[in-house]
Amino acid sequence: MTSRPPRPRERGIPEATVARLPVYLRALQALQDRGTLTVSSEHLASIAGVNSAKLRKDLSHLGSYGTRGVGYEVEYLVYQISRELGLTQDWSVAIVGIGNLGRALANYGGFGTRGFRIAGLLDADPSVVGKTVASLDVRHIDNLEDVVRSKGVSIGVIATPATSAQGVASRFVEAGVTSILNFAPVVLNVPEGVDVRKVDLSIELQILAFHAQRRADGDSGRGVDRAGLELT
Amino acid sequence: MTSRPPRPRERGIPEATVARLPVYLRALQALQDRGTLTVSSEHLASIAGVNSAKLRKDLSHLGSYGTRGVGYEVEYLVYQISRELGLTQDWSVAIVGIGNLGRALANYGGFGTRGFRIAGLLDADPSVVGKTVASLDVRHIDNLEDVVRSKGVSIGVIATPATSAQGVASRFVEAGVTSILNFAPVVLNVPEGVDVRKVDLSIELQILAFHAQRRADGDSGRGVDRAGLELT
DNA sequence: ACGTGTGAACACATTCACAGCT
DNA sequence: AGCTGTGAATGTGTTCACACGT
Repeated sequence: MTSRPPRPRERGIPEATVARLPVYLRALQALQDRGTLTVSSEHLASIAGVNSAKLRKDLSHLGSYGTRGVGYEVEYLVYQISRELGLTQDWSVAIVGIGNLGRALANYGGFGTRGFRIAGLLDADPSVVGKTVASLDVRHIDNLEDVVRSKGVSIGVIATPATSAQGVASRFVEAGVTSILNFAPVVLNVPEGVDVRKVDLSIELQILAFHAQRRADGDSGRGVDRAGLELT
Repeated sequence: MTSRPPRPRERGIPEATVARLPVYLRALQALQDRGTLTVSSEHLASIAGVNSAKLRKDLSHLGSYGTRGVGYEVEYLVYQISRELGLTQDWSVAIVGIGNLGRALANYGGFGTRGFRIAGLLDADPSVVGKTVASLDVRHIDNLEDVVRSKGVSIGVIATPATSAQGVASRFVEAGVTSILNFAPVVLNVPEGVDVRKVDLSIELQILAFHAQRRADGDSGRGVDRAGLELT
């Protein structure tokens, strides 16, 4: 708590590590809520669902924030990971497509952990425009550029049908948004320098189906009576 | 169209490849809808947003389904990938948690591409139970085991709040479900042999924020006036 | 001539195992 | 004694570049 080795890590955290930092952060916040002050890599790893060597290697990319023989100070590590992920500043998010999914996203309490603020909700459907969702009123898609510029939107969320997604993405990019989260089942075409992440229900189901089929292949005929292996 | 080398690939398709097969499949179906009969790796790759070497390597894991000097027959490849992913059979899906997200999932037209059938919707909230969503009536969570067994559910989708997710997962597992798609922001604990995939909004946003911050670090001070690089 | 299929080179990620600090 | 931090070993994924079949 008093000794803080100022360690400005050397740029370049592996992608795989970045993808796990939010998981560690959530686990640490749960520990913090329970009043835990320090945690070992072994313990934190088990909460986060990874093995401890991986956890230590991941954290080592941020700097040397643990104490040998002791573990990591929870509060300090929460702060370091938050800072690394850019959560110490606020990010404005605009959501386009206020169907069931858009509403679900808008109502997603606390919007993850702090750090994200919903700056606007947009839709093309006149019967949705004007409605209030999550105490914001839904504006017409024509206002996309206005909203992006006036509210300083840096992350665009696309929750439209597949057919509209590319158009929305292009408008986001044109308006200066360089981070896009796409829920529509299409591959988006964006210029170099724009970061797109996708979330795709049907892809996830298909991957599950693939593995389920594999498991069934090995089995007797069908059935899958139970699995529940216990040991190890 | 006449010559079909019966090639029963040798088990063990890399995970990274499996995760891309659904993307190829969707691209191929789009081509099929437009009446395209054959496609080169170069063309298909550009639609799918990957490079052609990767595409060819991926497809080579399924067998030798292309023709040198020509390309791939669209219809045949659609069939082979579908079969590999297990989409030639139907999978029953149960969705637990019929809030905005659950409704969005239930209404997700065609449920991806064919191959998935919604067998049941479940919720704990008495004010939701009994309602009709996507022409199915929502049943009380107490019926989970009944639904799983009577409808032969093999994929469980969890769209509940974080606090209920582990309980639902355990009940799914106990009832014999070995594939779970989890939308709740928690790490699920399941026995060996159960396949869990997670979809997590706040993790995705945090990853985007990390990269956005990186980009901003290099820039002048803040602003991010525009990005839109054009060349290459 | 053309585009697939693939070995070989490279890049990235995970795991092991232990030296070194507390 | 205990637990981090990390080189070295291993495993997985991507890209290159070209031989080979059509």
